[in-house]
Amino acid sequence: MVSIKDIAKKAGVSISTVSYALNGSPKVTKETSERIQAIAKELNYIPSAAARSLKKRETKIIGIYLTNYSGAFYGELLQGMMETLSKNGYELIVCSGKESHRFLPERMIDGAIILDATYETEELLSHAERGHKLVVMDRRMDHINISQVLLDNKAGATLAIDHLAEKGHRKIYVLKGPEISFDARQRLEAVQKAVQRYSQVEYVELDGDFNKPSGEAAAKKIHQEFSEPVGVFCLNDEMAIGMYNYFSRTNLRVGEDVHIIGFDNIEVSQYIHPRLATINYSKHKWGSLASELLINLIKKKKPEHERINVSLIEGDSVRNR
Amino acid sequence: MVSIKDIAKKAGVSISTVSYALNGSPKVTKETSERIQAIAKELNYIPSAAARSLKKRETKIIGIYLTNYSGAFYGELLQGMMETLSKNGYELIVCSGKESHRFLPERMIDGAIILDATYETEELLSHAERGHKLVVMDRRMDHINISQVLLDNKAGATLAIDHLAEKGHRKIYVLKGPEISFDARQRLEAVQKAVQRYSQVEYVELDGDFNKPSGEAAAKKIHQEFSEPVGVFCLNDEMAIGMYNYFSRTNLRVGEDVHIIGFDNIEVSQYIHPRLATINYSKHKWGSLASELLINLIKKKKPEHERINVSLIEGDSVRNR
DNA sequence: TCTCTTTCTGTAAACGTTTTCCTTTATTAT
DNA sequence: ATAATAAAGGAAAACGTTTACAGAAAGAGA
Repeated sequence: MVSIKDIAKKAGVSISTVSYALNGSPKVTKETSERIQAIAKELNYIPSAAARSLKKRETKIIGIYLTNYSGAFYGELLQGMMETLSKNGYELIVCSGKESHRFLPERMIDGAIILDATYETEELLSHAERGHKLVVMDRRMDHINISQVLLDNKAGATLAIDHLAEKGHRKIYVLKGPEISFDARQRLEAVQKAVQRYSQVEYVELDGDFNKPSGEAAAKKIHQEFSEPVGVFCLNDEMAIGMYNYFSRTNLRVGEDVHIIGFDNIEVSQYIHPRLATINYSKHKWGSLASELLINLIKKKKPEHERINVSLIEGDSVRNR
Repeated sequence: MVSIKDIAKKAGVSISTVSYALNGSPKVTKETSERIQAIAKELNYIPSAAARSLKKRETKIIGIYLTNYSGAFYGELLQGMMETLSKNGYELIVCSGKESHRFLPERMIDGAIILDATYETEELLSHAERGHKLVVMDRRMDHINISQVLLDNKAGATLAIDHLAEKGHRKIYVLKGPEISFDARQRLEAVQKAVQRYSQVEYVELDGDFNKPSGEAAAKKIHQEFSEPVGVFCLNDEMAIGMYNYFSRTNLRVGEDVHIIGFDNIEVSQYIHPRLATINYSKHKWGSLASELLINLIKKKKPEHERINVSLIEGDSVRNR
C-alpha cells in the first residue's frame, strides 16, 4: 500500500509537506504542491480512512439505524437523508443488525439517526452522555446532544377517526400497533381521545403488530362478528393491506361492508383496489429534516424539536355508510 | 476518551497485557484477564475502530452498492445479505452517493457487493487489481478477486415470451429497459431470440428506462395504435405498474385488450388488479448467495460464478386472446 | 546450587495520518 | 553590513491499537 511516506521519499520532501500539499494548505508553494499531487496520482495514492479518522477524530459518515428495510416505506426516507447529507459533505450508511450498535461508540460514524424502536433509550442516552450526536425519529428525548423530529401522529389519528365518523360510521374498530412503537402508542392515544367526542359510536380495539398477518387475523375477527357495515382504522397501511388480503377471500367487500383507513400512505396503497384511504406525510421531508438537525448538532448548534405534518388522503375504501 | 492506556495504568500492567486480556488471548492468566476486563467495564472502555482497523487492516464491514433504494425490491435482498453476513461476523452497510465510492479503496470496508450499473466496470477492475474483494450482481466480470451471481435473465425472458405466445398472442410489444442495465440487455437479447421461434407474431420494441413514467408513455403509444388485443412484455414490473396507471384512465382493459407480463415480481404486483403475470426469483437467496461468495473470497477461496433461477408467475393480466 | 523450561508480563515498533513547533533561507528595512 | 521579518519546509509527537520479541519469575530436574 502506497502511503504518504512513499510520496515524500519520491518527491524528496518530508511527509508533513506531503500532507499539507494534499490537503491544499497554503503553507506550501503552488509548485511543490502540484509536483506532489502529480506524484501522488502517479503512485496511485489513496489515503487511509482509518489513519485519518484516528487522528482527526471524525469520519464524515453518519449512520441511520433501522429495524428492517421493509421496502416501500424507507426508500423515500433514505433518499431525503442522502440529499441533505451529501450536500454537507457527509455520507450515509444504513446500519442494521445488533453488532452495528458499536458503530456509534467506536466512532465509526460521526452521528446517528434513530428509527429503530428496538434500540434502547437507555443506550442512546449513554451515547449522548458521552458526547455523541443523535437525532431520534421514533421517540421523545430531551438531551443537549439529541434532536428529534416526530410525525404528528395525534393529528393523523384524529383525522382518521373524524373521517370515519363523518362518513356516518357508528361502529369503529382500531387495529393497534406493537406496544414498542412510539408512533403506535401516540396514534392509539389520540384515537381514544377522539372517539370520546362521538358518544354514539361503538369503539373496539384489536391487537396488531404493524405487519400484514396481524391485519389478516384482525380481519378474520371482524368477519366473524360481522352484522352491519363497520369502519376500521388500521394504525398503519401494512396491516390494512393484510385486511384486503383476507377480505378478498370472503363475501365482505372493502368500501361497502368494511370501510378501512390506514396510516403512512405507502406505495402499495394507491394501487390496491379500492384505493386505500390513509394518512399521508412526506417521507422525503422527514428524512431530510432529520439529517439537517443532525448536521446542526454536529456543528455545535442547539438541539431542536421538529414535527412533520400529516394530511388525509381519501380513498374508496371509506365511503358513506 | 478512555483507552487501553488508562486501563493499563489503573490495573498496574502494560498496555500489551491489556490488549491480550481484552482479546481473550491465552497468554495472560485468567485472573489478570478478569481483573482487566472488570476495570475496562468500570471505566466504560470502548475500543477505537479506527485504531484497530489501522493496525489490523480489516474492518469486518462489507458494503453493498446500490443505485437507489427504491423500495419494494431491495428489502428482501438486503435481508438475505444481512443474515449470512452476520452469521460470519460481518456487518453490512448500504452505500450510495458518489462519495461512497471511496469506502472500498480507503479500506473502510473489507469487500463490496455491487448492484449499481453506474459503477464503472473500469473502476471495479482497478479495485480488484489492488486486491479488493468484490461480488458483482449486475454485470459479468472475470477476475481472481471477483465473484458473480447473476439472474437467469435469458430463461426468464424466454418464459415470458412463450407465455404470451401460448396464450395466442400474435402481436407482442416489448418495453425495453435502459441501455446501461445488464439485466435489461440480457432480457432483450433473449426476447429477440425467442420471438424468432414464432414466425407469425408481429414484434415491436418500445423504449423504457425501468421507471413508471416510461411505462405510462409506452402505454400511451400502444393505446394510440390499438386495433386488436396485444401482448406486452415489460422488462420489469415497475414499468408494468406504469402501464396499469395509464390504462386505468382509458377504455382499454388490462387482461382483456392489453395483456401484460412483467419481470421481478415486486410486492405491488400481487396487489394490483388484475394480478400481474411476471417472472419471479428469490431476492432473499440472491442476496444471501452474493454474501456467501464474498465471504469465501475474503477467506482466500476461488472466485465463483453462480446463477439465480427464475420462474413464471401467472396472473390475470395475461389471458387467452 | 545451577541450569532449563514454562508461564506470564513488559518493551517497543508499527499502522498512516495530522499538526505543533522548529529551522532554514530569502527578503526587506535600517 | 546587520538585524528583523517573512516564507517555505522539516522533525517529531500524537491518535489507539496489535504483535513480535524480550525479559522475569518460578518451578523442576540434575
